[in-house]
Amino acid sequence: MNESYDSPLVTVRELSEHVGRRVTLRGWLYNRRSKKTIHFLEVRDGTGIVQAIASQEDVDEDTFALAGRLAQEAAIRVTGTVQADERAQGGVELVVHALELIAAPHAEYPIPISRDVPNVDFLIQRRHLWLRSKKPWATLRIRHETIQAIRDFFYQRDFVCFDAPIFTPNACEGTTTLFPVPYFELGEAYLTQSGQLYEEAGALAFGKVYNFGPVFRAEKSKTRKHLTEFWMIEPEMAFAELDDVMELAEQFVAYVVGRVLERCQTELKMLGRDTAELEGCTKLPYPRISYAEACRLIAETAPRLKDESETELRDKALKAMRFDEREVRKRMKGEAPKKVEAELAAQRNDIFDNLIAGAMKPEGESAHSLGDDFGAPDETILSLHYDQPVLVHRWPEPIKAFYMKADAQNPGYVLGVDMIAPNGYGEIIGGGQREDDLTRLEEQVRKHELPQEEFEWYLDLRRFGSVPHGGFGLGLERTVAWLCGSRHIRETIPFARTIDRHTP
RNA sequence: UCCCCGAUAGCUAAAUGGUAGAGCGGCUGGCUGUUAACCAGCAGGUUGUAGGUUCGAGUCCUACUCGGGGAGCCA
Repeated sequence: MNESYDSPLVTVRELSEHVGRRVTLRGWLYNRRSKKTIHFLEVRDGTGIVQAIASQEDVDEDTFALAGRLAQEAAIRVTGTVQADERAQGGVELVVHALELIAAPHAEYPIPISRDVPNVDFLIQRRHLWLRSKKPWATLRIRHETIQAIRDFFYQRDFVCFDAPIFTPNACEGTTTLFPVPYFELGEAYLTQSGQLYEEAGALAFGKVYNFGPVFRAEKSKTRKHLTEFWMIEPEMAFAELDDVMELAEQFVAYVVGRVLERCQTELKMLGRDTAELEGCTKLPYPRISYAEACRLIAETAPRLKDESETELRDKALKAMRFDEREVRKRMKGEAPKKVEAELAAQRNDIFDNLIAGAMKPEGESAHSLGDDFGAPDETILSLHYDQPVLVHRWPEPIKAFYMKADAQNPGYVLGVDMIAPNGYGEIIGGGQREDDLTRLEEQVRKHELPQEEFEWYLDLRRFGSVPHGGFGLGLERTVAWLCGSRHIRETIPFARTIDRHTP
């Protein structure tokens, strides 16, 4: 009966190496199309999907009947001959000889096969099953390749993997909201929001280190760019200045993009990602602009969004803001075309108005002027000028973290750098050169009203062989979202944790 | 915390204040290569909840619940 055990076990991914041979696959039924004398079974096994053909001519009566009543997501074992066929997606299909049911579904499978289901809430509640669908499969495969590329990049460059603790006694930067957890007799500990301070200790011990770990932010942000739990990669180098940090950052991102392009063509295609744009991001250098220049550029660009002749700029802005014309058309169905067009124009103008209202204004014109931090609109407007990630460097001291190195050339500014991804995906990197002068760092700790005794170990790094050093943190999920062209960051992590959902 | 939008069958969705109709999925049958297969039939609805306006409410009004994405903050 069990002739399946006679043939080698292979995966869908390996099938093209076995043309003409008899093999066994284990997987799940993704879809079935049945005719009177032939059943077409789409079988997925985690590595891919292949069409298996159960023809009345090739199998016994019981097997044929079984093939005809298999339900979606039935776990099965299929034995058959691999056959090259132009009609098949992926170039090969499997002519079934034997079929075994491992587990039949207990109920109707709740996830629709259809390619795009707009109701994200329904799917995210069933994330444990949705993971089996094509889009999550492609996205999470790209996440996997991204992670491997990151590890390889740092390994090749002799960075030591140096993991920071998850439980920390206080805020690394003293600004954002933290998740408190009870910690035995010591009172409260917090889930880390960054491993950076620890990486600095590592850099002075090992030269070049990186942290790859989860971080936690208890911010009440509810947008497509935010998670409460996400993964951050934080390299740190001794004997490095701002320019070294920027160089590492762009080489790093270009390498990761290149690896995904090299190894994930299938996945990118499934997601419909425009790879030409990514190809351009493998070329260095990336544009660099100082904060002060960026402010002027933003202030100069924002009003142009009101100008209808600026079609290219306006189209890019709408794309970055994920403006979906179809949604409006759907909602307005049945209305007079003129009315629909008017509504579309109004919605577009709303987007432009919001961008302009949130953008930097020329100095003196409003509260928004040189010296403010970038808001989301500023990042979006700036990114309209580039097809590559852009590095923004030298930020005003008051809006950046206490450990940023003062810029000797520009009083009031610090040597920080952010990298902003194209297409409205926002900031994917934040970092810079660290303050290595003990006296100024002590001042900063006081100025930010941080408990100095908690930071004594950190200040020790400046007391014993302090050198120029720096690094950055890259948000993994935002990077993957950009690479995949995802609508929402929660698609880029297996089980997203957001402000109002921590299940499944 | 604030602003905007939404909720109709398991899913996707139609219905201009007047009989809640369809596609997918499910079930039954048909079909000689389908590929989001196709064809015929069957089952499946207190239109998110609670009030109100009206001869009459899925549709209009109020409140609430849940969800979406934007601001602030941030990767």
